[in-house]
Amino acid sequence: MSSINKTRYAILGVLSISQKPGSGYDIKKACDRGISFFWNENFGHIYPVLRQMEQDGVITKTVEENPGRPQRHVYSVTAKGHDELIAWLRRPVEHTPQRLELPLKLTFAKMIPAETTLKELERVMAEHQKSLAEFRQIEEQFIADEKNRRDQGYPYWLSTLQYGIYDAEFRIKWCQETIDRIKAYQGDQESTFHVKPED
Amino acid sequence: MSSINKTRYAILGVLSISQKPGSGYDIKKACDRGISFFWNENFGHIYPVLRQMEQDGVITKTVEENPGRPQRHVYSVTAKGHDELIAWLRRPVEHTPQRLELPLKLTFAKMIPAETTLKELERVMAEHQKSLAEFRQIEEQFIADEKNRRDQGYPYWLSTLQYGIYDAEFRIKWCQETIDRIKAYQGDQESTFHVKPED
DNA sequence: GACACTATATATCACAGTGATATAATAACG
DNA sequence: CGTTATTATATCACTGTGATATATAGTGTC
Repeated sequence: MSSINKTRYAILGVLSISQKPGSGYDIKKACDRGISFFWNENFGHIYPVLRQMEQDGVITKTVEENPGRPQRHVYSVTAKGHDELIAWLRRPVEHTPQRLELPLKLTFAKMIPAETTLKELERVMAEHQKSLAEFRQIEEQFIADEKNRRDQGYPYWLSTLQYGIYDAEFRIKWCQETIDRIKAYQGDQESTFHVKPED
Repeated sequence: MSSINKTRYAILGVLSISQKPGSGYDIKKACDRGISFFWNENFGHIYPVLRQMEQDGVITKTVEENPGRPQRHVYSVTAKGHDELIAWLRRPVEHTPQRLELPLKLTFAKMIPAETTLKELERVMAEHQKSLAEFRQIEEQFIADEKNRRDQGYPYWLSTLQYGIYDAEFRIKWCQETIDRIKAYQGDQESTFHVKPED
């Protein structure tokens, strides 16, 4: 096996927590709006997995007519599906191999001018700063809503938001320190090779 | 297209930076030993990609006999391959979709007992503490070696190590705060529903 | 009004990447 | 003396990504 199918559990979770049946399209929307900063799904996987899940009896399908639009294939979680979700939630998280392109590029960065790398780090840092501002705003709105504060999921959801915030913060700090380190090293190299005429 | 083939550039980078030809096995070893905390490769992808790269003329193959063992297919980077690597290094990093299982589970965690989630968070935190200790030791050894300090890659490599350290640190902090938040919320709930007999 | 873009909705395809397994010899460990 | 690790390539089933196809309705804008 390559690894277990996580899309399956994401679908079961999204359908369960919304407490109502939904289509593949609905599931994608829910992921994009609610959890996209740490979890992403796409149609290319959702649709085939939904078909497999129906075959396995973890969800059931009903078809809704949708005048002038494609039919809606609306899925509900079965008792078997609920059990499968709970069993997955109780299992330890699996280790997933990382592939971070920026550190990989830094590993080979001495092959290109430092200026190119510095510009890229500035760009990435600005992106993280933008996300950080968004996360903080989302968190503020989330805390302000009493409906959220009364939900049993409140401390868990707050932590997922906090994860995004800490992640962005550490990356910003790292980008800045990396920029400073590269510049400092450039300075060092210069002073080694070009001895300035001193007065 | 799904996304560009990163394995291709990892291979070009590893072969280029070692300044000598290498086999698929050598490339895997180099990845595992040097960059595995932010980049992972596996044979299932390396071997077919090497074949494709040879066809594209970015690497060339020579076969070494290896008595009592399979032949070694040893690859060297061509001028075309070098150009391709430099061109990739100069391009901005691509956004890659995240899939973090722990925050996903927290999103649905109200469906299982808090105790289960707390234990899992303790386990994950301990893992990160272990990695952090390792990263710090690797960094120390790296800085201590004068050969590293003299290399043009020094500031870049130091930053990749620092990335691992900051990443582990923020996750540990986040785990602890999440544990505390869940416990605090449990306390709140109890005091709401079970009014203790007061003296 | 023409044109572009967004939303609704499902489906498929090529490709990227993972992890298990097959094969097969040597070397080291206890 | 058996087990495990190392060297070395290769393949397979599967997971997951992003582009594209198809088709209609609404919304904004020049």
